[in-house]
Amino acid sequence: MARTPAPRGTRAVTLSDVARLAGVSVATASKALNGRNHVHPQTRERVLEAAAQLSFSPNSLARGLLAGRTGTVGLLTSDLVGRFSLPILMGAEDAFGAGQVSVFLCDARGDAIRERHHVQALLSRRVDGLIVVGSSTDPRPPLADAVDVPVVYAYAPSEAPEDLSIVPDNVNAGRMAVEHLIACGRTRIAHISGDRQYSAARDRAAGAQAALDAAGLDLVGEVAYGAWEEGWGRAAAGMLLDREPEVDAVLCGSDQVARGVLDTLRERGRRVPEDVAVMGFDNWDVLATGARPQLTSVDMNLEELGRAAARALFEAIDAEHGRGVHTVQCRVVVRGSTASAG
Amino acid sequence: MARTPAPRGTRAVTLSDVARLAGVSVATASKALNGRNHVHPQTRERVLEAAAQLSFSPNSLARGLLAGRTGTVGLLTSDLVGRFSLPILMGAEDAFGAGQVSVFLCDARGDAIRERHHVQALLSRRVDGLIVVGSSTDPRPPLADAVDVPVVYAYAPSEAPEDLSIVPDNVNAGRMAVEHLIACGRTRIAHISGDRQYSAARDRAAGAQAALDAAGLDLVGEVAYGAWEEGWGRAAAGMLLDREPEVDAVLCGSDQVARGVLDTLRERGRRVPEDVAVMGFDNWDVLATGARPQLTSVDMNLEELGRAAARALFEAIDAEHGRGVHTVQCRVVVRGSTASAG
DNA sequence: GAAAGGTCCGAAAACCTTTTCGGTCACTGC
DNA sequence: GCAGTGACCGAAAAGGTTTTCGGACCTTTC
Repeated sequence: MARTPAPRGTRAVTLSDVARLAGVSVATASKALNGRNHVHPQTRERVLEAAAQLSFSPNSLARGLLAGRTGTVGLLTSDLVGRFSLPILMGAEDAFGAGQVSVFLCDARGDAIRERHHVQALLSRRVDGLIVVGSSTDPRPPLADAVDVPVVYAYAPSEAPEDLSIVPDNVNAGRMAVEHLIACGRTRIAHISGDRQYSAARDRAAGAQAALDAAGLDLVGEVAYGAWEEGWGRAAAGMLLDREPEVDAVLCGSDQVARGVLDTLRERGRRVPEDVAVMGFDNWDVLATGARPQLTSVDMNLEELGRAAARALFEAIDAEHGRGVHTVQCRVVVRGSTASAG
Repeated sequence: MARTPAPRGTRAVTLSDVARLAGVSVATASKALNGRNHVHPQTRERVLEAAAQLSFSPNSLARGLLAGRTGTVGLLTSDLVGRFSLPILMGAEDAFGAGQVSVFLCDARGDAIRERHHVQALLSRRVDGLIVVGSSTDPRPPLADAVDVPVVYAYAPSEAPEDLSIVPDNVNAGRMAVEHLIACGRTRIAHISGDRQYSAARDRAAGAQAALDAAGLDLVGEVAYGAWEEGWGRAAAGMLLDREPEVDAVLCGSDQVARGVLDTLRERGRRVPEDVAVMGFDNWDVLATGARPQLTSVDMNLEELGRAAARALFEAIDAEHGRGVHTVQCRVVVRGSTASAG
């Protein structure tokens, strides 16, 4: 292991050093290293050898300064702590990582001032583009500053219609969920969701209703809006069973809610999925696979959403900037809690 | 709302533009904007005005090229998907964010090749330092490449003792956990943990044993190592109750395990916390607060760990590089599952 | 009135890389 | 032997900022 200790303080090795060692000019060294033509193979070899020997690493700053492009993008999120930003971020990092692009990560903590601060910092670092990741699917105001690089909004769309936004298709997700339950033979379907303030909750309910309408079914009871918590799931399930004992499926607004619903069903002696099928949203692995039985859930494909945002940004950097709100489809991940009715 | 549309293609405004508009030289403009002395107040005012009018944003690339410092650091994580990297990352971002430092985020996906690739990219971007975040507390090999900037290892320590690592103090955490249970009046304490391969599991068990020894108590049964899953918690709790029915407290290796234990206890008719106290590890909010009763848990203070890593990196950049493994203390977050024995 | 001193400003170098363009050299064909 | 032709290499500029240092100008003092 020839792991040389960090030679702190030593000036970084530059192209001139390589050129000197190889006995050529910097111009030739540059061309040799970058695979430009008009360099004698033997010369190129000498340069490469010298570069390897000095473990030369070209200074991206100088390169970026000259090229007007830095190969960096900014990822601006509102709440890193939330579990939605992260997969998106991963997907984006993934899509960029293949190429030569590095990602600046900034968390605005939901604070507009901090957001502006971060945007300024990113612009001064001359990022080639910006992805703005929201913490919910509710539309958010566009960036306050005039930005001369392309911007893609992910998860939370921009309120400005001329901006490009990429969001999960929650309406269709609700539809798919109910269709799955119907395919499992369920006809008396209830919906316990989270906070009504969230467009995600309303959109999913709307999609669910659409699927019910299409099948000529009615929702059992009203949509029970509450909180995105297990406790709410437990409480709401209790009320539901009291009022609508004949229910045979519960679509839940999130996996947390579903976990609560599962708990109450178990305590009330209802078997899942035999008596009642339960379905969650988000496909949060730790909750879905830890449940008894394991929880069928709708996955929002957030990583794919992140990748899509990254791809869109690429296109916007190289060519024309897209507009409007684009959606990424969700998918149903079937587990034990919605086995077909026997 | 003077949100001008992105003027794509327009060359970015430079200091020369500002200087020209203000009727001074670039040197003077630079000094005026950077608060250097030897600039007439009136001149400075003119320059500031011009800069504001053009919404000038200094080019960090040029600045970094000259200064030899970029004000950027690299954050290299092995698994962004895991829930441990994220709070650390947030803490680091937090500590940096106050200043003028931006963070490059890279996820190596646990792949050594990808890691080297990322390190090279970061070095070519001339980061001022590097934080390497592991996915478990098990020691990891040091970076493969010779790196001429300071490196701080967070969560997973480096195997090389001359490196600087910052990790949670799991041994002491296990001790604190048992001390808390004893303080709650428990004396027949069992320990159900996760995968024995993880040093975190072994360290916590060691600390727990130390606290028991100090109190003159014995562990009820053996440490039950298994998996970091709810299912294991349920199964292990069942076996525990069969073999050691007199147990009055269960220390769990993670919140997931604890959730499983809570489930089994409830089904077996044991009241929590009256009959049996339950305690988790990680203080994973969604699991701990969703539980019935809410779960007492040991918080590893990962955000603080991230901040500590960032601070250590700062110091290493400005001054001398620290060495060895440093620990960040954990803390017990008390909730309903360990109320004092009545 | 001249020297001294102080205040403010600008020219130029430096940071490192890429690219353009002109120059050198060897070789070919007459 | 000489023009012509490639092949290869190097000088220099460009990119935007900071810093140094010299110069210009004004005020003060003898």
